[in-house]
Amino acid sequence: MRIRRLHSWDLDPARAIRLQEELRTRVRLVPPPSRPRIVAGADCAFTPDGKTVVAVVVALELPSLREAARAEGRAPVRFPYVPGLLSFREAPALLQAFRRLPLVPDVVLFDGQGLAHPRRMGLATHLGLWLELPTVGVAKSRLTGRAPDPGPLRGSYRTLRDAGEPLGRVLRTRDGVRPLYVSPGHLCDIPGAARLVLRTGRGFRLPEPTRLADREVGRLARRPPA
DNA sequence: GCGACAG
DNA sequence: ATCTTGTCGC
Repeated sequence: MRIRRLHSWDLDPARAIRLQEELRTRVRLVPPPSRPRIVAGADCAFTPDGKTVVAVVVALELPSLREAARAEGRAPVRFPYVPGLLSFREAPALLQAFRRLPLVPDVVLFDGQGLAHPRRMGLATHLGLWLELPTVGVAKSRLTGRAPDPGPLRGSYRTLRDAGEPLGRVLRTRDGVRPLYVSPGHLCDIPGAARLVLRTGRGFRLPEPTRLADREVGRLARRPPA
């Protein structure tokens, strides 16, 4: 798919924070498509030497959840891991994978936060602006905000908030398993984000698009380039 | 100054 | 993210 360049990724942490504060004004929290045809999932991993970021995007068809396409991207690591600035470390590789993807998804799920971020600009939100597509943040642990524990069954959830402001949901995607931190990225809202995650799940903790991307990127990172 | 801290 | 064996549970 074609992607419009929004800005440079060659920044230092201080400038990255200023950019996030500037970009947050462009985010739109609106209901995502109710009947998406193609839902993609993206994730990253690092090569054993820690010098390269490998990204994989897997696009699935709904409601069958059958694979429609997948693509890989690589980029040198040129930004440190700083909580709150994850997109500056992983986006270059992710964007290359999307440029190589032979179709345009209706929605994209990312491994990380969306709105549930200190400046409301998590990885899913930032990439949503670049892709100009509805995106959802699906994180395995908390970055910002608090919420009571959700019930023990799949589907139960509690609103994640920061000083009263709703940021997303702590959602149980499998009975008795640690919940996921789901928040809207761009062109999405809180109920829509949670609904998309539940609709693309198959009984595993992670929704299928993200789970398949995660599994594939893990193997690729430990094997020569394609 | 002391914790907290996506991947 | 990544380093790492066995082990508890269904």
